[in-house]
Amino acid sequence: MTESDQNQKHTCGLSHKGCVSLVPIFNHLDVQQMDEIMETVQSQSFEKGELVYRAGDKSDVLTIVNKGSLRIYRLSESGKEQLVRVLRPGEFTGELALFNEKVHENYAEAMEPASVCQITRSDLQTLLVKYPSISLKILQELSARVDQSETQAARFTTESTEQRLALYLADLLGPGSESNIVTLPLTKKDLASYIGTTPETVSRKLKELEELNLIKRLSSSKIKILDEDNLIFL
Amino acid sequence: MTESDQNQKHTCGLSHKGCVSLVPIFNHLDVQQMDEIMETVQSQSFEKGELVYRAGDKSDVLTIVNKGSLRIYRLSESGKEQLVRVLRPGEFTGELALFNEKVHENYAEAMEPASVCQITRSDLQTLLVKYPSISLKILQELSARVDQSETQAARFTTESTEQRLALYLADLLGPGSESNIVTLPLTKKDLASYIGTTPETVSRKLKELEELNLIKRLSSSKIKILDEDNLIFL
DNA sequence: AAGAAACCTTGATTTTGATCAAGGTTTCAA
DNA sequence: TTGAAACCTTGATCAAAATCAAGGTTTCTT
Repeated sequence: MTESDQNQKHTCGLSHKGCVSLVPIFNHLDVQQMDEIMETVQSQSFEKGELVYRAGDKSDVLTIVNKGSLRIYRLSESGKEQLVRVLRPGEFTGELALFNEKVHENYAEAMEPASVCQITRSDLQTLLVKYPSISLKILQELSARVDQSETQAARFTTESTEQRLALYLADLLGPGSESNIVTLPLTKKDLASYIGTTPETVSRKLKELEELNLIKRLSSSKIKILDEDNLIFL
Repeated sequence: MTESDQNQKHTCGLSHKGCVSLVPIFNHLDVQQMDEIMETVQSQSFEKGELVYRAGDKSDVLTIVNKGSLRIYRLSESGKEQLVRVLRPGEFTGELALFNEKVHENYAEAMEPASVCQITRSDLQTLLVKYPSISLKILQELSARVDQSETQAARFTTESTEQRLALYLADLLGPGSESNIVTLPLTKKDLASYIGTTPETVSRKLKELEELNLIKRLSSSKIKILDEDNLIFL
């Protein structure tokens, strides 16, 4: 959690457009409509380690990642950090605060220099009424997220650490797997947090998977999947 | 998983109305609008143990609980059962399949005699366009669910089993706690599954909490919370 | 009301993965 | 470019909770 903590608001006029035309929730609209939305969108940049928001902030904006990526994490009741997900360009956050008038439960931190677009609650609500198809897109996104989060939760309780790690690698590979080489998008520490274990255990389990000839570590962040079927099965 | 497996479709005309006027996603509309929705809604009843749907079913209906309750669970990659949540009257399920043209990932089983209302994808989409406020309600519900699921997932990785049990009891009590007696809505087996442990451990941990004078077991399903603050803290 | 089935509890044992510790490596900033 | 900080790996130990086992209880069915 390196953070220099002052949210520098660089309102850089140019990237609004990219933002709107980039994201799935808007880019199905026609050009004029996107232009209209551009008007209401605020852009903001963050350095690596800066917080976009923190738990307890009350929020009335939807934040859409334009460039870079955000680490969404929470601190548990007992103070430990848990990586919830990583947001990449086109993905958004802030929906809870936005639709429920609540405060953020999560922290959002730039993992690298990042720019985001923000749209206020009232502007968004106007848009949702005017263009109901936006609602459908957001519903699609949120329902997918519910599913993803429930899948993850189910794995915590039903799979061993080794299986969770293996499934994570398999997920990275994805269904449209040309090459069978995956690049870890997280540090081992964050990966450990995401799959609910410690860095030490990740290190050991990767070694085990390698000894079982299921994977081959190419570099610190590149892993070749040798046997996807048995990796999933374990 | 006791299941007699034939979904008996009792289309019982009377309860449609209750269903529509009961649920948060519709009951903010005015009477005529609810009447219109009633037209499109199908009612269906299930005996205890019957499945409303199963993983792999492709779904094009949103299912809203009218009476009784549904156990939503999934089978993990390795075949173990995980209780995801319990749906009570007014709550709905099926959103993933509905908005994403995917198959169900979960099983939905009646925990007791239950009746549900179902609305098809196309009817719902018509309604969403006609009455955008319904979208807002569903967005509200889904975003709350994302949050809930992420909270639950974070607890699995950051809290001990004892803490998760304690937090579960505290959640049951809720903020508007008149009495400090909670009634477990689940069997110990399902409770164990929900909080990610075994029935044996639930049994032992409840005993421990009692020995710490944090709770008092009144009957098999009634528990008096003696010290909520320390229960949450642990 | 009897029997079966599922559920719950308690005990003994085992396993998994966390924690503690220390050395090695990469990354970053001055 | 050199030091500091963060990160990663491996080893040794320990603790939490799963598993195995068996008896007791409740619940459902007939």
